[in-house]
Amino acid sequence: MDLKKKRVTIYDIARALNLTASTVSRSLNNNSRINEETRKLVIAKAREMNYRANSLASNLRKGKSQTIGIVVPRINQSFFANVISGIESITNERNYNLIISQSTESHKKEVKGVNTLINQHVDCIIISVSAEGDDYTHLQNVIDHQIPLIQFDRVVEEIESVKVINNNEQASREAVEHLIASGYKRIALLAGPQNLDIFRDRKAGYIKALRAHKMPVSDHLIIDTGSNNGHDADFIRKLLTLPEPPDAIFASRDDFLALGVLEVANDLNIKVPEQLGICGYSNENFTRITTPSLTTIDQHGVDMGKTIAQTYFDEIDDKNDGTAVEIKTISIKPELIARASTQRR
Amino acid sequence: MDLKKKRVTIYDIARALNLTASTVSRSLNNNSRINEETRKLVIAKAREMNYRANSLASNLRKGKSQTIGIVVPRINQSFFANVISGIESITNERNYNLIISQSTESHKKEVKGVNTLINQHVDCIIISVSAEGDDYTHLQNVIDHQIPLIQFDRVVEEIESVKVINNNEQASREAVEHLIASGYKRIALLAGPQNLDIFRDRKAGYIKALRAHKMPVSDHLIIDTGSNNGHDADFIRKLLTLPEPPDAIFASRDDFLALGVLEVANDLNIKVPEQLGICGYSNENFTRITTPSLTTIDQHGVDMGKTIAQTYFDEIDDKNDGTAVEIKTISIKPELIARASTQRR
DNA sequence: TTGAAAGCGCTAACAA
DNA sequence: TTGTTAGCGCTTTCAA
Repeated sequence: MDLKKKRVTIYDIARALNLTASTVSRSLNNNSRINEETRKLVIAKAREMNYRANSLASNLRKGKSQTIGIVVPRINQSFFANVISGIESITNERNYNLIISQSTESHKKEVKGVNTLINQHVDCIIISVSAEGDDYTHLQNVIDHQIPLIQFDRVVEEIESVKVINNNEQASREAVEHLIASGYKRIALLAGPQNLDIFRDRKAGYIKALRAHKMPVSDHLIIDTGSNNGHDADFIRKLLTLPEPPDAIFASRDDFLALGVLEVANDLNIKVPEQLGICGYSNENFTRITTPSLTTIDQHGVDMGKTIAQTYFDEIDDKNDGTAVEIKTISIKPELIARASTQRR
Repeated sequence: MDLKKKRVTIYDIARALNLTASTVSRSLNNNSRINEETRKLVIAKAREMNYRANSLASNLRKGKSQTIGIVVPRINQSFFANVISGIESITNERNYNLIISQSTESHKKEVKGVNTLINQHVDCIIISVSAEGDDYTHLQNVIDHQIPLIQFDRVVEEIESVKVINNNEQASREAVEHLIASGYKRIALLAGPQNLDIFRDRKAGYIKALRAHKMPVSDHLIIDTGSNNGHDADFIRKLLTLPEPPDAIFASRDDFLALGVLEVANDLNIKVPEQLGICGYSNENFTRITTPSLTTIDQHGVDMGKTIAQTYFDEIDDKNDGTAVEIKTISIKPELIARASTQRR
């Protein structure tokens, strides 16, 4: 039948009502310079004709896309998914769209993703960089194209942009101090990949906490775990069967590692929290319902996302006073969630 | 300084090289009707001038956006995040963009999201509907606008579109038969919200498995759990302290519920899997590392996403032979992951 | 309050 | 192989 039916445009509506496209456009966009009667007429007709605006055309004309681009290492990592979810909740209110791409930790894909977003004329680019790579000209490129750039979590220090980060060092320090306050004396650290700032910061917090309490920092209690390779159990077991094993483990990489520790402890008949305290990182959903429940740190991903989006909107709302874009760093305070796995009686 | 610097267009490049915009366009788009020398020249100049194509303009002109829209209930639910990740891995290869929105289970937001995508002239809309709502004119609207629609997981039967689903009934049946084969006799079902097809199907599979093995279906062993409200522990405890408690529990809603069962069982000193078998649903990451590890069902979210995207591309690749769009239903077979929590010796 | 007209940046027929 | 020209659908200035 009408397989070739073209989409209805404002010209079609104008023709049907004996008006011009400008009038239709004004009516549809709540322009003030329009007769209320006319507006009603147009809106009714538009609905009747099943009209759908063409944002491509209007964005082209207006020179902006009402779209924000996001690049993250992995969409399906709960922290990033939470951040995206937070961003979305704010952008949705403002009728902004989100274009999302993931680098899967590949620098090449990240560069490609960023370039696509520039081509799409997005109004802002939000990024958390991949673990791989040390060339950041693609980020500089964003700035050169006058597109607001917001980095979060994994940020590149030397690129001048708004940065929204967790205070990893402080959170880590608080976690270790909590362990100390619970009476643990030999606290081991399972540190994440040290090429990323966030994990270096967590390690620094651990060391600062120990130093502040005049406790020794023993190298053999600090394990560089690398990324999750599914064989965490091995070094955990080794650690727990040392002649002088730790009485607490801070799995600063993530909660999955903490759950692994809990498992090995169960296996070795080590009582948690009595003989061993365990603290994870990220407040994954499951930490709430393990036995014992796991102490962890909530990064407030959703809040972080909301903050990121809000920062962008504040900025464009401010632009009216001609203020220059402020290059600030916003720190979201992660929260220690103290649960049973560290509550020694 | 040059705060008002306009973006470089193909006209700027043309002017710099004493060519026309068409020639530049052809060079940049690997058109065959172009001199190889000219192409090199143009590409070099484009790089030098830091040219970025304007996809808005080219999409408007071409009448397609190289963009696929996705609407899911929640971006940060692992299954959906996985599906999106799978879709992204395919669309990325093809240089398609993804616009993602979440309904947060609100019908109103879902409708708005879909309409925005129509306005954006996306080439395809992929959706998993929210739990709320029973009016699907917005989906019909997509079809009316000749935009390919693909539904997945939570699909609306009466809307004619490609559907990609899990065979929940079969997976559920296999899980229960696995429990039966392991020697469990009184198998309880924790059923999810029954207003959604997927959970009804899982219940049906449970009943079919029992019937097929001539085992009684007892109403008091079937608990309608509703959505996760954080108070799962109560009815689990009630169930496990019945005069005649079940010797296996199929937490067909999700793995979090299964983990909850494991916790309560530990609490009551009920041995898993010896006295109680537990099976969850979704193969969340943590199920692998609990003690004992949890038997569950993998929905293959990433694969599902890949299949969805591939289906779309197959369709448009086929369009050349003028074949009509095929309204098919593709079933992704979920996989039973049998682990320690159901391995009775 | 409405209309006429130009143009956002690009592509693609058609012409040369 | 390159150029000319029109137009995708919309917004917006200027004029009426």
